[in-house]
Amino acid sequence: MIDLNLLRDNPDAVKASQRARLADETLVDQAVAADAAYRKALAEFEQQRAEQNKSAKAVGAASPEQRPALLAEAQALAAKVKELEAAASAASEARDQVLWKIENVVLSGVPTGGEDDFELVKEVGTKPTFAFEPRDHQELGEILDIIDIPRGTKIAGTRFYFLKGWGARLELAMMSLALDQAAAAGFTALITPTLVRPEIMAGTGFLGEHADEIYYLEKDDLYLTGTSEVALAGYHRDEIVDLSHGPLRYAGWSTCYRREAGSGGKDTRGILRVHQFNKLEMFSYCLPEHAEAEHAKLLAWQEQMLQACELPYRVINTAAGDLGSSAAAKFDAEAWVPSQNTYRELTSTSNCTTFQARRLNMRYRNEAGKTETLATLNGTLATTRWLVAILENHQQADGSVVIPKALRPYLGGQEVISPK
RNA sequence: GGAGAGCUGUCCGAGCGGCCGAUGGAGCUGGUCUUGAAAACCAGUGAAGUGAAAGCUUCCGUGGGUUCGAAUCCCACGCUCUCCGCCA
Repeated sequence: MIDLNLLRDNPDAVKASQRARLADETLVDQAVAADAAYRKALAEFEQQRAEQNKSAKAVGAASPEQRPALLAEAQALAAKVKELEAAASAASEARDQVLWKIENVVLSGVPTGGEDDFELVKEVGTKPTFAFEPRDHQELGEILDIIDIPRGTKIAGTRFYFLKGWGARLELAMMSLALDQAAAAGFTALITPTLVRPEIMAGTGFLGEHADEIYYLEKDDLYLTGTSEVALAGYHRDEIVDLSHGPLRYAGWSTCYRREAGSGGKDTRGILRVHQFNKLEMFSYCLPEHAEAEHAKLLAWQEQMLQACELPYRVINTAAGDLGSSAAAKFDAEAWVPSQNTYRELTSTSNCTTFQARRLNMRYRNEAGKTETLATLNGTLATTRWLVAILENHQQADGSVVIPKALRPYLGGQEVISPK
């Protein structure tokens, strides 16, 4: 949810943001009007309620003789207040409905436009050159017997797979490396629930834009999360947290579930786009004024991890139209995928400023002791998809794959995965 | 799945339908005392909305209801604990 004060004081700024996102600009005027209507209704209700409270007190204090007359008056007031209360709550709901549709106000520096209007921030590393025709990760997975897709689909359908042998160990090694790196940077490790209640899913904003993407267990009224961000954002819901010793940083590991509705036919080969994968996600709670600096740090940690895996990558500054509704700015790191001769997203880091925290009612106490809404940020540190880039970039002519040095300690010193 | 007990502020804990945003204690903050500390004593110490402000309104797990008036009575749900059952 956007800042109400900003909406009241500077609706034009909100409009400009909606425009940059290619989103509905008229929502802003609707919200301003709904807000004014709500405040009017609230004032009327509260004024009458004050009357009623006085009247009810008078009834209590009245002598038996006075009581009947006062009671009649109080009853009339009660009926009126009930109406006004209903009106005020309807106005509040109407306001919220519009308000919740308005997306986070984009930061300056975010490129305007859609998916293709990103700004290239940097390219890092050297793309590998092969003296042979490079194989794609699915083929490598088969040759090395580390990714078993036929059996995955046999037991669960398309977009499911087994990681096997060194493949399974490679993923765990990568997660361990990422977790160690995160811990060294001051993150607290969390293994999170992957089933959450509706209000958490809604609060984190995923029921809106991603509703079709989400698995839902009707019998239990629970949602399977597509990222541990949901649990990490919900972790401090309704809390006033202490940020006086710096940001709260969590590294959440979880399995992620995505229906991938609407992406039929896209990325059908291999494990680039699957229904179930694992992810280590960084999540920060910090002061609003530190959010942009924290965002840069998250990106730096992601780059550190990409470099540890010896992957060539580029960083892009996502355009406003391609931002999630909670994000005010987003950087993606994309690794080079030789078989596709292009970069593919491996990480994403979003600065949600106070937008997400306002929805989830998460605050901190400032130096004066007043509560204020905090800022939240998130960023990927490792996912199953990274295996695609690791396998393809480090492959050799015979189909073997050289394991990045940083991962070897987690694999008993193994240096190469070779075909059987 | 069944039976029972409970849910009140940072924590513990009291609370008769009106005098309860809420007694008491701990903690925390400030002060007195002290060379300093501890102890003792004194004072302060929830949040949200609205309003220029005074103020007003709301919040006792959540949502409904009864009532002129609900922390208190009724209903539903959530959660915690105990016992029984079941269990990859």
